[in-house]
Amino acid sequence: MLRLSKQTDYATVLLSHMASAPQRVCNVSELAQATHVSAPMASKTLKVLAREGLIESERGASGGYRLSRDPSQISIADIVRAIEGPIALTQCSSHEGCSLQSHCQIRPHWQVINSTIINSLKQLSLAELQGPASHLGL
Amino acid sequence: MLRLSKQTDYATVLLSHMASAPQRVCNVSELAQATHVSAPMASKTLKVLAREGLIESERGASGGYRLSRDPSQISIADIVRAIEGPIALTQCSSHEGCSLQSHCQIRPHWQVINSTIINSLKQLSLAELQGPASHLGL
DNA sequence: CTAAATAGGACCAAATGGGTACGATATGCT
DNA sequence: AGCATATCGTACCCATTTGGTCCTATTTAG
Repeated sequence: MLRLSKQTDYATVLLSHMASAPQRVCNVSELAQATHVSAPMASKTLKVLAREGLIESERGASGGYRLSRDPSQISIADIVRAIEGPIALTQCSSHEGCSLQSHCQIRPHWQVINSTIINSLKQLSLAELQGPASHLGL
Repeated sequence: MLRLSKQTDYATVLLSHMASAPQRVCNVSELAQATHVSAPMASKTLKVLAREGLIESERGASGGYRLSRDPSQISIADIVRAIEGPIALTQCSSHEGCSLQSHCQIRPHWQVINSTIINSLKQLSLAELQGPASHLGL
């Protein structure tokens, strides 16, 4: 329903907490407690974020996760893309396979809407999530 | 995946075709042929659009569907809302029920993003879908 | 009266999302 | 060396959503 998954929401909350003390290495249980995301889900989510390069992991005892870039360099769009893959409102705005292929005049319009949304998501970085929501200009 | 359903896509294509000759009453099989949406799905979709008031129906022989308003008065946001219900990116931006209730500082940010997206979708009307995609300003 | 339409469901199969579990591997500490 | 603490990868399950079909009213033109 034009909605992003809970996991994306979890990812945002987790990363937002990590951004409050970048550099620091947090383990899963700490993050789970701080964010009230269940430990298994936090773990699952962090693994994906690590695989996608938004965070870096340190294994072994006293290991954990750390942001791989400055919070200002990580946007909501990055998070969504990491968890859900390429952002594409409709099938036809991504890979081929739209069943209405050639005789569809509205595909370019979808693409415009699509990039508008992606831009909105790019505007907002983790760093800005720390402050109050005063991004009405985005 | 931040994606709208195929049915919403079908709805847009169907309505777009109807907008090319507003006032005219089209039946399902005509619309299905014109848009290459299968007749059963076209029927199912048009029923919803009629229930939601975007189009009006005439029953009986030589019946069919007709736009209930001028194409310029029907936006993509209307279509999405008709098919998928209220637009809300995350659970917490709609009804209560966000599991991270009170201690979530990023909810207001989601709401900002959410309304940005809704605005994008409101900007584009059926009438504008007829022309080329030159809505870069939206 | 009949044919052509929509209305409104029920229904089903496939995909997706949310969540859990488990074995493997890496690392710090004693 | 050995153990406790971590992440890694993946497999798995269940509930929900989606995509799609079909059938039976009901309505209306001719």
